[in-house]
Amino acid sequence: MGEHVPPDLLPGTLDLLILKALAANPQHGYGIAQRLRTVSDDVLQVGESSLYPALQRLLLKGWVKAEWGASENNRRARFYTLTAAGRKQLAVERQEFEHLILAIHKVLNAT
Amino acid sequence: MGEHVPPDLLPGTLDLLILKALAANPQHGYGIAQRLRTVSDDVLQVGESSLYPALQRLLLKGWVKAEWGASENNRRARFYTLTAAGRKQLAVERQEFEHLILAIHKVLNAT
DNA sequence: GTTCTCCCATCGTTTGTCGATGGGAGAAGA
DNA sequence: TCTTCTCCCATCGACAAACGATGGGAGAAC
Repeated sequence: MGEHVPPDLLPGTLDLLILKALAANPQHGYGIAQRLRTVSDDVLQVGESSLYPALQRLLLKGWVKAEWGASENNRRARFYTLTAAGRKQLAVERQEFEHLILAIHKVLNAT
Repeated sequence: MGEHVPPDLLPGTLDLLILKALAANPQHGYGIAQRLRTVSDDVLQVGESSLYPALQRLLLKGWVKAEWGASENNRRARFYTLTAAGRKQLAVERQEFEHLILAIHKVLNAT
């Protein structure tokens, strides 16, 4: 009955994670996924079918911009860069995230 | 365009919050919502249209059971109680949650 | 020259949250 | 008494996000 599948991701945090992954330097989609995975020690597993729609959202909102280029391996790749608005948004979402986490912890640690 | 609406809740955490709210003592739906709200200092605002479907889920999974009774104010109310399986599930979800939060923080604090 | 890894992307499904809505029933105030 | 308020139940339809499956192009490696 209770086939319990540990989640690959906390829903609602993907945009934040992507924005943060791009904060240091521009990257292509595949690179973002890998970075999130390695930095989180294999905990956060972002599938491509979650990643690309998310990138579209961010593009639409103007938080990232994209340009075609060549990856380190000389392959055709689309590089995403954080815009100024994106940088601001990153700060906002980070703040909101911590705010919620704090609230959740208050519940979890209540007697 | 970018109407940013701060979330009332971190999606995917509601079940955990409810289980925890019931851990101390059985409660009716309205009471759960209030408790979450007050304990979180008004940050977590659980609407009834999120709460009741969630309670149905938990019932179906056998993590809570429900019985009709009377509230403190002498009103007809449905009291939800954590089952043994529910208690176990609470521990599991809590663990998974912290695991994910740790991973997210690794990303957020990466250079 | 076949296979592998890199890198793109979409479609359809499922799940979760939320706004709106509706109602019953005791309590409180007019 | 009558109305309004608070408590407490619940559902429906809309919407958004995440995911599994799928498909493909193009260098690199074997």
